[in-house]
Amino acid sequence: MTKINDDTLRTFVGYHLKRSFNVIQSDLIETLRPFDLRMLTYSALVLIVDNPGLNQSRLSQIMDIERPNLVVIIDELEERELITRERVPTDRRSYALHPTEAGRALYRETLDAVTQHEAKLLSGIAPEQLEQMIATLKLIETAKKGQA
Amino acid sequence: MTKINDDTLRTFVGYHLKRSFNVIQSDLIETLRPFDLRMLTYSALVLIVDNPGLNQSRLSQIMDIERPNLVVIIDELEERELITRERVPTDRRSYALHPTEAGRALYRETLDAVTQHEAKLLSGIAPEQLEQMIATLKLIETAKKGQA
DNA sequence: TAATATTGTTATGCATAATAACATAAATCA
DNA sequence: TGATTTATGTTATTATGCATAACAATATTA
Repeated sequence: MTKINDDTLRTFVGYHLKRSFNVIQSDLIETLRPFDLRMLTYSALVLIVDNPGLNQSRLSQIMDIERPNLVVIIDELEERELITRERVPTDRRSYALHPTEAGRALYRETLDAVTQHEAKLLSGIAPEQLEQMIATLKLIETAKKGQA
Repeated sequence: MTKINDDTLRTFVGYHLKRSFNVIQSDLIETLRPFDLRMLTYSALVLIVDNPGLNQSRLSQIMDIERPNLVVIIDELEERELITRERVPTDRRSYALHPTEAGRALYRETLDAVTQHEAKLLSGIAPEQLEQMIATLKLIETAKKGQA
């Protein structure tokens, strides 16, 4: 039962990020399970409700995934009749994505659940401390571009 | 070219964590590519060098992965002669994992490379700010246990 | 008009992660 | 002690996330 030494890995910011993200991710997966949504289908649904009419190309960009990987996600949401694909008259290559009424209803339900679960998970941490962390995370998010 | 609204997702700490982790992860993958190491094989190598003699069960625990998933990682490190599996006389079920000299050499090389790459990526952020973030990340890491 | 770029798609592969089932060995308990 | 339970490492299988190549249809541009 000797304690394992991970001091070396602890010198990396990425290690801390990964370990803490795993905790939140596990919680989120459990939260979404009753709604039969995965992280990516959930993210896609939220973004489509909040940005009705956007196309898959734009959506893959904001979601930071490759277009091919988005296809199956959209397929699934469409098959469950949570969203629709509509041909755009001005550019017949692309589809405009719109939520259905069922999609908007599921959005509201899940948003409540996810918000409450995360709030509960993080209830032991001061809001200001979380805000400060988010500010730093945003810097990291844009570090690649900002860097030499 | 209308800007996409992700304000809803931005209300979640997990969303920020994921996006910033993606940036660090991409950088790490590129850093490790010349050494023909993946994130998990790298983490395992570091932990074995720092904790020589530990077994796979303990290693899978600290790495937060299931034992079956660790087997292939250890297989790969052993096949590349970076570590050895040695039967433990006092418990013949388990293997004691030890780094080889080649393993320790690769450890030193990669540690340098990874450290420098991360430092460069995060060079625009104040060290105290990163330290503060890490403190918060540690709280999140243990939130599951700490929570009601 | 001809060459080039974009959008969505299919096919494919790699990496990460979870579960069930099992052989071997150790620990427990009754 | 013998029977039951537990722990370790393994195989097989599956789901998920993420990347690239190649393509048809359509738009853009040179």
